Amino acid sequence: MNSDPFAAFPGYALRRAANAMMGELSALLGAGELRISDASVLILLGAHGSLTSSEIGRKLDIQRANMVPLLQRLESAGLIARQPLDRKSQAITLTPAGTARLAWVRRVTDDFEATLLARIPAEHRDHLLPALNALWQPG
Amino acid sequence: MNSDPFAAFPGYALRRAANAMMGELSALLGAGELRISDASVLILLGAHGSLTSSEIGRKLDIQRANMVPLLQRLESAGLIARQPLDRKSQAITLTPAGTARLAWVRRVTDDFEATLLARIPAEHRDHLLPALNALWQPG
DNA sequence: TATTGTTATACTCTATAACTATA
DNA sequence: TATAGTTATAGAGTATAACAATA
Repeated sequence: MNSDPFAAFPGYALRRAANAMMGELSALLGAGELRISDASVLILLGAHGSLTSSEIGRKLDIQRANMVPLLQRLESAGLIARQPLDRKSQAITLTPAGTARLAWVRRVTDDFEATLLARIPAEHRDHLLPALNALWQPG
Repeated sequence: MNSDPFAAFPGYALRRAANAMMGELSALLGAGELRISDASVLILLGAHGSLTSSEIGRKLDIQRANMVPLLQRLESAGLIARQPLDRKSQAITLTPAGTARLAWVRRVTDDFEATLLARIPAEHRDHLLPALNALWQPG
């Protein structure tokens, strides 16, 4: 009759922490009419300048098919533009409005990142990122 | 043109690590015809003996309405039983089959937990759980 | 009045299969 | 042959509103 059978299970804590974090971040980004995946795409485009839909999907682990409504949303909002690379692929880039929104996203996410880390006791803080990365990154 | 703009963002690593973990655990539990939330309910009932649907929902952060199909699934599988506490509430308990399935769940999750921890470099390993708990637990 | 269990509903995220057009 | 972009669809998780019955 243990009162918390999940206390020592890192998988459960990982799920709860991720859900809590995503809920908070969704609410913050919602003020800019963006979802978390939208913001991820803006950040990625800001870092790479120009990418195709398939390239974005591979980097963010989003299926090709699921990129379609995501990019339509960003395009309808005027945040990205598409230009043909050949008759098959398109280069996706940030518009000026997209660049401005990305600056806002960076302010929000940098602040949120600091908030998250501040919640962690100092002696554990620097271990979180390398521990998490070991759980999902290739190699 | 940084090639990985998410490298230092714990929120992103948290999401990716949680998704990877849930995908693996879902596959493992799927061999026993269980979802992650199903297994969580079995573990909780194993620890508390008897709980109402609302109590389970509060402990696992699942809405009352979403408990309905979850418990129907477990009941149809013969893993739980309901007995009236009064004319409003029901006590939910594990059946013998549910207790047996819970033993299997514990073997799977204990092994998976060890697998997860083994992936983390030793110097970071013991910091993951307290760091994650600080991110979502009240207080 | 507050709570329990329930129904109905909707939105998001994710996954797969299939199609065309092109590399 | 493999890949890019797309359409359609389905499963799963999650959220809210509303209801009847009971504490």
